[in-house]
Amino acid sequence: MTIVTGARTGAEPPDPYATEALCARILERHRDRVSVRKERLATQNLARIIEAVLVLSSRQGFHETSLRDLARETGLSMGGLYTYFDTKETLLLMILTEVVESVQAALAAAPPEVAARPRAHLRWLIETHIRLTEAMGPWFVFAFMEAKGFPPPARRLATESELAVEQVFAKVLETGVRNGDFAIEDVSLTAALIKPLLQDWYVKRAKYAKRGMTIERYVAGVIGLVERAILAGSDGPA
Amino acid sequence: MTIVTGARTGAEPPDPYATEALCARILERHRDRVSVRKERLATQNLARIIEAVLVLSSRQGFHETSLRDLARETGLSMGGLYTYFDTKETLLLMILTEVVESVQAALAAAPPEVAARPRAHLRWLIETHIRLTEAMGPWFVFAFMEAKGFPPPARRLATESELAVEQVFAKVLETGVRNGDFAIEDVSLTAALIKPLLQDWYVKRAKYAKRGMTIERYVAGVIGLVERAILAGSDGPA
DNA sequence: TGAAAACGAGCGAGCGCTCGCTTTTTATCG
DNA sequence: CGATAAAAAGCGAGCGCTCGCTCGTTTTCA
Repeated sequence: MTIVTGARTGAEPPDPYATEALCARILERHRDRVSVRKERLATQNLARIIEAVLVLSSRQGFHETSLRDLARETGLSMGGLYTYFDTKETLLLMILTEVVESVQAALAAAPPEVAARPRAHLRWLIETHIRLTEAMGPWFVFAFMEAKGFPPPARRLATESELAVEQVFAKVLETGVRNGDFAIEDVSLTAALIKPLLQDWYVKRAKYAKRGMTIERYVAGVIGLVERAILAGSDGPA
Repeated sequence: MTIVTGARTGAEPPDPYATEALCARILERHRDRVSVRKERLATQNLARIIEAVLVLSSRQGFHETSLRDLARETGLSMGGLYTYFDTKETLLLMILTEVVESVQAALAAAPPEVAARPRAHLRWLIETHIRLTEAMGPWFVFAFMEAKGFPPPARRLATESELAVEQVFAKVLETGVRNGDFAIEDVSLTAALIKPLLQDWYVKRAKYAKRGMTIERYVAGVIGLVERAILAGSDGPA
């Protein structure tokens, strides 16, 4: 069994959620904190660093991961690390910001023909969100698990992002209620309750893996549950 | 406005979820780790310590809460603290174990006439779980937020408890499917998805408080959503 | 007055971060 | 071209500090 990483063979489509692609965006966003000038080198090493942070943090938590651990895992030295960020906290913000931006961008990209019909739009949002968190699994786990104990600016960022996602769902539910697709008593609460259903897939990933649950069945399960709960014409609220 | 805490006036029913009552059980369970012999004193001081841990941890995380912080908050000295536990990790296990035992005990206490009917039983489980987490709010938040970065034994305890709760729900769903109350395609997945709905109430407590959401409406919202999704005879799965 | 409880300075270890130095890469020119 | 110097990148011992925890001493109280 051979695992090929990083080697591009010909005209293969570049995965926009590969660590390097994500790190290229991070680098762009935090150019002033990274003192390494060569773009390609900086991207590659940043990818090594962040991959290591995600691995070590999932094992023992971010605060319990020391920069010496990180140096050992990446093969860089203490000083070497500090040419890619100016503070341990910056490292945390790099990851968190990328997660927030990615989810925002992904959920806003619904095709017009989907966005036109609330029921299709809702299905699309649920599937897109779950598949995004699947593609960026460790990133979302990191953002979720380390959210507490964040410094206040990072915490605010996380809270605002959470709220923004909820608003996206609330808006679609609202539209669906107005055009008669959905029958919902409390739109705000329903939107709030959809979020933890989406999060459970990556938060409890190990559990689902052990049961042989696939992402397709999970997506179908969540969509099914939500739709039975809100589709108009089936039963209506008591 | 006067807030009375701890003062017992006459024949008032002792709250089984008051910090002191919980700490009395903790003390019993960890008698060998606490070197203070006087029962009443030990319970009171343990309550002060654990209350402080919950406050400080919710603000900055458990690992970032130093024993010096804890000493300042409780008014005890470093050495004084160590007569109530032998290790910082023990302190964590004390809290976690009490949470696990409480939820187990609470969910097993359904009255026979409720347990006999799946639909009533499911409602009762949802309401009981949410109300328990409300009564022991900071305890559950602590267990949930600090679960990562737990030492392996604590982590296993948390995982097993999570699974046990899910099994309780799965069993009721199963019974309901057999007697025709419920129509569910994937019982295991449905049971898994109910849990995050229950947790959201204490995990995102601040959000719900800001919106003026009450526990009654939250309980009703979750029960409503779950029932519309699984009650037989309304629509049936596609 | 003696046992129980509380105290708090001090220990070694490990933390995030720095900075003077070495190695590698790149640009320049005889 | 190969030699070479300037610039970029990488290195790691060491700084000041805080951590969890200990233990000889003092205080409290039955």
